[in-house]
Amino acid sequence: MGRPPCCDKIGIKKGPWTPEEDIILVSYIQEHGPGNWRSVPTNTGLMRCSKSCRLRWTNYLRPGIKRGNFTPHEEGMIIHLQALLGNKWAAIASYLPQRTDNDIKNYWNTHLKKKLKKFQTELDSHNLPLPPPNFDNSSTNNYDHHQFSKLLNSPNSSSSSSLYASSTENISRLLEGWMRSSPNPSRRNNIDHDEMLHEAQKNQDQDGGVSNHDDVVTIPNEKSSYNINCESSEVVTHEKASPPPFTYLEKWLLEENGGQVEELMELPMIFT
DNA sequence: AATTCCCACAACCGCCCACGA
DNA sequence: TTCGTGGGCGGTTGTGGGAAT
Repeated sequence: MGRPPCCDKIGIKKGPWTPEEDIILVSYIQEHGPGNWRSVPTNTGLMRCSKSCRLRWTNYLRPGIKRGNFTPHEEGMIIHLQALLGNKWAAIASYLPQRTDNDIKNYWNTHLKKKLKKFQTELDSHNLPLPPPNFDNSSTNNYDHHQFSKLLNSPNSSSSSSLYASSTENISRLLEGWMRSSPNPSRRNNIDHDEMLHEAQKNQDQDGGVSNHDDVVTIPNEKSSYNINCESSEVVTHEKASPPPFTYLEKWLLEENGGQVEELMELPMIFT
């Protein structure tokens, strides 16, 4: 009855993975594809729990993972999505396919949380409200964009640059060719974006958040994009034949930064 | 130069849900 | 229908490296 245990605890190795273990794992997945993690330790001889193998693959060895500094754009996305969705790191990561949920979670906990706290203090001292996560032009009449931008541009950015040059990246690079022919490696979970956003919107309304009466939230997906009418809760799905319209977040970020895409890329860290 | 402190991040832990026997 | 497992996810911890003293 049932299945045998995923892994017995005796003899299971813990701690950092060695390059040798990485190579064994990658070679195995290259041959058999990701999945059926229970069989991985058995078939590879790795003294690791199946969960550990899966985690190692999804967080570090999987090709297409971008490492190192988060761009201001990514930062903005994370901050906004966190405000919208809460600590749903997997959901947030689905909007940043090159980043893992673990990466985003760590970045949030080590950088953004502090920045937000510091920034809130700054705002308090200037008697400025935090911009609502889903604000638009019509809802921010009392919001001083100019003063806010000045705060954002304070030149004491302390964002750390973590250079990742371990063997795992090299292994991932080796696999890139293979993954190009594989179906959708970066999307490891099926996030129901429209349901998620509906829920988030509902929660914000309940919390007395700013509503977007005329707003249509555009949620990008792999093959289609969703337009969500926040007022009617109507969801319209579009096939992605042409480049998608600006997402709500992009719109928000562009508005915040004077609508200049180029400037966006050179944006100072939002919360310093 | 040695020691302590702090920070960033990789990895583990525990819970939950879906699914199969 | 029940129970056990696999896999997913969020929270937390351990550890190594750099900064500060």
